[in-house]
Amino acid sequence: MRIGELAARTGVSVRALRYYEEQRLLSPERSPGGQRTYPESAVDQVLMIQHLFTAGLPSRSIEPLMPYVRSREVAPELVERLTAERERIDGRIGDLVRTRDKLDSIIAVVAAAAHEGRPCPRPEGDLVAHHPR
Amino acid sequence: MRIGELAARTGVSVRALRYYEEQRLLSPERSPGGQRTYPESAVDQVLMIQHLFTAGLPSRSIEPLMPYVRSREVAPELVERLTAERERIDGRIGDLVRTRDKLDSIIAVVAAAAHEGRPCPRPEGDLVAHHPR
DNA sequence: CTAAAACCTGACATTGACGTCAGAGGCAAG
DNA sequence: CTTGCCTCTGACGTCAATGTCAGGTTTTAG
Repeated sequence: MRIGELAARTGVSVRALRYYEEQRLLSPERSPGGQRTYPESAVDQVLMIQHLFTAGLPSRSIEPLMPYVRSREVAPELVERLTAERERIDGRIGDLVRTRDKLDSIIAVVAAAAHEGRPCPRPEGDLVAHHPR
Repeated sequence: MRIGELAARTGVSVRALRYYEEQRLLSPERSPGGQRTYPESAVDQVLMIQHLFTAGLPSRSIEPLMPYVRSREVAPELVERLTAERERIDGRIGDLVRTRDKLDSIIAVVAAAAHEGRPCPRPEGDLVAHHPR
């Protein structure tokens, strides 16, 4: 299929698809006229790429993971790299959960104040970040 | 305290602190000579800001939340805004968890292949994103 | 065959959270 | 008063993942 169809089927812009190629995340064939030609499998690959992007991985991190998605070679360090990325994501999840919980306590205090009288109690330290460093 | 000390105590660069002021996340006083002077409480505020940044909130979203941290006024829509941000974060956590789990299945398959023989089975579709749209 | 639609390359624009540099001024110690 | 460090403003640079535009080619529909 050509680039427009792939874009339509993945919800990703044409520009983005060309960018993915530039970053060597995709390697489409070319028609005699020079137009990109993608196989069916490209749809899933693009969705996978989007998935990893939303996880905060930069294309540099995704690129070395693509050979596995495409062929079936097992590069030596592949498991390590995958695991490293997994840990990174895990860490970010932890950060987000902590931040969400912190927001929850703030919401509780503010909501209570708004519900009753106007004045809102001073933040009690706990509401403020304690970076474990 | 002056900007250098605040930077040292928070681990944030001087440039970043000036940027925060530009975004109206901080409003330090000025010494007669024009230098920024921060109260003790700025340390916690900066840590809070960092916390929200790492949660993926842009400064535009953080700015309307700062009045609560500083004074104790309860703006009318504050609870709504806080809740909206909470939901955003919650969504991102969901994304990350799904991505992590997907990575986990990939790791399992690759690790098994690497452990035994070389060739790695073809990805079984499940390993690739199925966007619920 | 022709016009429209889709595609091509190349390049500059954008957004956010800063980095970095230039040139000038403030401030404590000796 | 001078040295040296910290700070100031202003402005341009960076990085990532695109958006957008220009000018030209390929493919498709009629």
